[in-house]
Amino acid sequence: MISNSTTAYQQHDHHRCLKAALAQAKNRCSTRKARLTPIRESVLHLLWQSHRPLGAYKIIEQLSAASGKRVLPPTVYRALDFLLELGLIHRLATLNAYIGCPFPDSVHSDYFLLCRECGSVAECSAENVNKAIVSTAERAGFLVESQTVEILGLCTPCREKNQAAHNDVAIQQEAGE
Amino acid sequence: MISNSTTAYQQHDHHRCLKAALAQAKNRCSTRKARLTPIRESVLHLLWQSHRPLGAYKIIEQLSAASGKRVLPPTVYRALDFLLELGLIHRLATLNAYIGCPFPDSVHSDYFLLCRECGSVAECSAENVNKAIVSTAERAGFLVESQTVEILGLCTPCREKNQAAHNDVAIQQEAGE
DNA sequence: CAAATAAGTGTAATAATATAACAAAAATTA
DNA sequence: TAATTTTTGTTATATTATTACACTTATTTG
Repeated sequence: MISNSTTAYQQHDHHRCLKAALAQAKNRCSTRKARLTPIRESVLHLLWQSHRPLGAYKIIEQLSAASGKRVLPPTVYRALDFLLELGLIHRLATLNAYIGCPFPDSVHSDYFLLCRECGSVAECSAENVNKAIVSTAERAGFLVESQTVEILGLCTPCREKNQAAHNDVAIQQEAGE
Repeated sequence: MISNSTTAYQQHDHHRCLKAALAQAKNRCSTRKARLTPIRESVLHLLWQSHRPLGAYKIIEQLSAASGKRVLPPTVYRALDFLLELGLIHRLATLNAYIGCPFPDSVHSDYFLLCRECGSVAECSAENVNKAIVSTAERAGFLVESQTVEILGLCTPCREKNQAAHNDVAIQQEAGE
């Protein structure tokens, strides 16, 4: 299992994530003879601000603000298409939002863990999930070509916070008795 | 494993699917004290025309055509929300489209097999897939609450057709030699 | 190097999907 | 029957994404 769930949900040196992502992107672009133009790099950079996915129009807003001039939808969508094609980012269908891929270099059919509390998203790739999906599909006579797996739930820190809040309520109730 | 993959992709007495779906819907509504109004029933009926999902605006079109007067978006979206809430239909995030649920009565976290050739969608529920997802998520410290699993690929009939077409080309090439 | 070609960007317009807000009608409950 | 709740009608608008075409910049080719 590959996963960035520890870094995605917890305090960490995010600057390293960003740096690694940009380095991998440059690498990938040079081997593929693709051009990581300023616009494309900016979009990737914005997506790596955090581990929370960003909608296209948020990117447009932020890019407009940063550059001082109005950036229009096609500009951003083109950059997104480019980055998607190269596997440097992913689109989350359930959110209509985009997120940087933490391990573009390893071939993976991945799935996403979306925390409904903090909004952060981790990406995982687990053989057993893929196998389960492919083999079950096979039993239905279905040939799998690609998959979209998005899991909604709670990450560890958020679950612990919720638990703490719940305990506080219990203590208050006890005190009130 | 529960699945409607055989009926969904193959010739079958579809009238039975429709009848069953409507009966289950009425049942469910009466036990939940919810009202299956004409509009809601029409929408469900339209979604059960086939095993291909329908976009909201297709529904609007068809409903307008059938009723002779313009049906507006909120009307349809409200009906869809109602049916979704009751678990009688599902929304496919990757397609922005809706499809009738073939087994609303069995509790299930399901996944969908979308044939990219014929457009038909089967719904499955397989314990091993759920287990793989939940257990892998757990290893990442993640508590699963709900999941969206949409598999794109080829159903058996379409795969066979493709194969046949491929063979034809091979035969032609042989003949040309 | 210059011309030709390809790749990328700017811009306006619009498509496709979905929701908010409020009024009117119908059904249900008291 | 009156009061309340639920459903529907209607207008307007939000959100996400694409098309089409002009223009610029980079790359390739002669």
